[in-house]
Amino acid sequence: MTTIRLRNTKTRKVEEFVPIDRENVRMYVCGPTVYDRAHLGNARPVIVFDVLYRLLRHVYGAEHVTYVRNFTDVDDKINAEALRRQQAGAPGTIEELIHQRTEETIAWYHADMDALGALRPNHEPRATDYIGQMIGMIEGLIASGHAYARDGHVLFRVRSYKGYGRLSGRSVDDMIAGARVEVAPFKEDPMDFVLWKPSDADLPGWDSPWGRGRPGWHIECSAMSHELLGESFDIHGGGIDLQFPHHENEIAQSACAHPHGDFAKVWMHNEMLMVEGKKMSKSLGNFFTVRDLLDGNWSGGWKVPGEVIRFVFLSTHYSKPMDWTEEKARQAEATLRKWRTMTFRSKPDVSPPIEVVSALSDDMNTHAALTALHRFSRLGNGGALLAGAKLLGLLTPELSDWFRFGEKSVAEDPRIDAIQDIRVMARKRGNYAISDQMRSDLLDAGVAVFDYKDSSTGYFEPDFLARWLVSKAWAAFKAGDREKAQKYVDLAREAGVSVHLEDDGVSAVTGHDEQAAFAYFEKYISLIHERACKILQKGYLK
RNA sequence: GGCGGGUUGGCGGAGAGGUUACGCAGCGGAUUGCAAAUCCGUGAAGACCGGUUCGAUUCCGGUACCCGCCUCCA
Repeated sequence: MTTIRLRNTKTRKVEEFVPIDRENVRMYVCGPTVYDRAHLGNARPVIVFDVLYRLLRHVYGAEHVTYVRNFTDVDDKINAEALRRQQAGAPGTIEELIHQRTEETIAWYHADMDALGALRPNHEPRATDYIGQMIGMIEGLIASGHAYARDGHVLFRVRSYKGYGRLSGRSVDDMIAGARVEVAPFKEDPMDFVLWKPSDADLPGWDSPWGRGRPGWHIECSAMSHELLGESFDIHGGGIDLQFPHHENEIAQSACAHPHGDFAKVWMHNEMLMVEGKKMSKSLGNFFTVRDLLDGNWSGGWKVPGEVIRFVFLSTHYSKPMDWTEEKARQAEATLRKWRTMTFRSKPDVSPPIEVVSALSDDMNTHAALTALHRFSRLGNGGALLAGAKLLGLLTPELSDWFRFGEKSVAEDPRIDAIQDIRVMARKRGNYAISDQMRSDLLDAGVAVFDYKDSSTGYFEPDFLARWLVSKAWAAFKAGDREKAQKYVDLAREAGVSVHLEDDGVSAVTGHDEQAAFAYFEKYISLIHERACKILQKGYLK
């Protein structure tokens, strides 16, 4: 049996993972607050814990793993959005508008995360469906002296739990010292945090022993994990930014409400995502959602396949900050294209290769797993490559949409064949100048040309066209031929690629308009075809 | 101020106290009339200063710089 080792934030050590019950391995991951599209940073824990989920399923059996990821659907940002809609004239009560908003956001989330190849968890509880459990838990905390009610609020008495701060390595006194903690008249201690707060008429609320109100942020995860996974479960995951205060507060609540349970045995935190070396933020203009990337609605302009996003994420260990760059995405795409091409007719091995399983078992070393896949690729072992990739959620049929091979989007055009026939004739007779000129024209038209000893093949592919023209422009620029570089830039623009020639080179070129590419191809292929036929008719081939 | 992460070759990015990371790019070669593609091979590193050691990029201490959290945040 494979031994999985995981870094536990609680102990700061990599430990052997021993499930509480190997018949039912339980994992809880903090999910999104559903007020808007998921941004790229939201995708990191989804992908990281999806790989862990797949690994656990592989080791313990798919039916022996329970994965819970919540939706936070009660939150001030949701309320604000619903209120904004109401004020903009949308019909319905505020509750209905909130419901509408969360419903559509959850649907987006599912669509976007599906596109990244993430499996759906076994349970995706919504906070609003567990209000009763939260109230029950809060009542218990009051009864045992760990919480108190004041002015319609209920607060957790942080000083009553001596383990507070252990997860994040802080002491309560240090935190108060230099910290910006919200001081409120109803707090006994500035560190105390809200379990329940009152709602006025234009906010969603539920009846409770403390009046109409809504839960604080942290209590939902404690209530839902307890309900679905029990007092003790195996793994609790989330972003490192949740370590404090969210997870610290969760532990305090759960430990005090269920003193006989261990709550989560292993805490795992993924590091943050950066964009081109900086934190993603709206003010820096480097903020984008997963959907923006998928749809090409970002600075790169390229429709990034979900599989490419996934690959980029897996190439950095989850415990390190990960920098999203277009360069990485391009490399990932090239690698995936190569792997998909070489495994086009392969069948995956029955079980994943040991190299990949042991890499993942070593604290989820996804990068090492990818290195193993590179090796299988080099060795030409398509079966192992596919089976290993599957464990990472890569090279799966679900994520294959972007990859076109053979008949699907590659244009096989009778004119290409005709030109190639003439070229082969020319080559046989030693008319290399003619043959090579035609080849160069074909390449410029977006036809990938492959010459063999006595034959030649070629096909039109929009993506090839874009890459070819841009690489020609770069080559000319590097050779100091600005005029030629400009010519290729102009051609690329005509072919639907957004590209500019700047002082420091050819600007980032990515997405392209396929319709423009086909129109471009149509225009040039007919010219080349005409010219080729003329050469043949006039007997220039000797 | 407190807590945490990081600094590796042109770029990305791992592991290991002494032996090739790997990928991309580069270079060389095979193949080809020439390209492309493919295959084979290959140079190049460990922020800085000390210490431990026969030997450290890998362990320990310090310095510098970068980043995150401490307020909603994955």
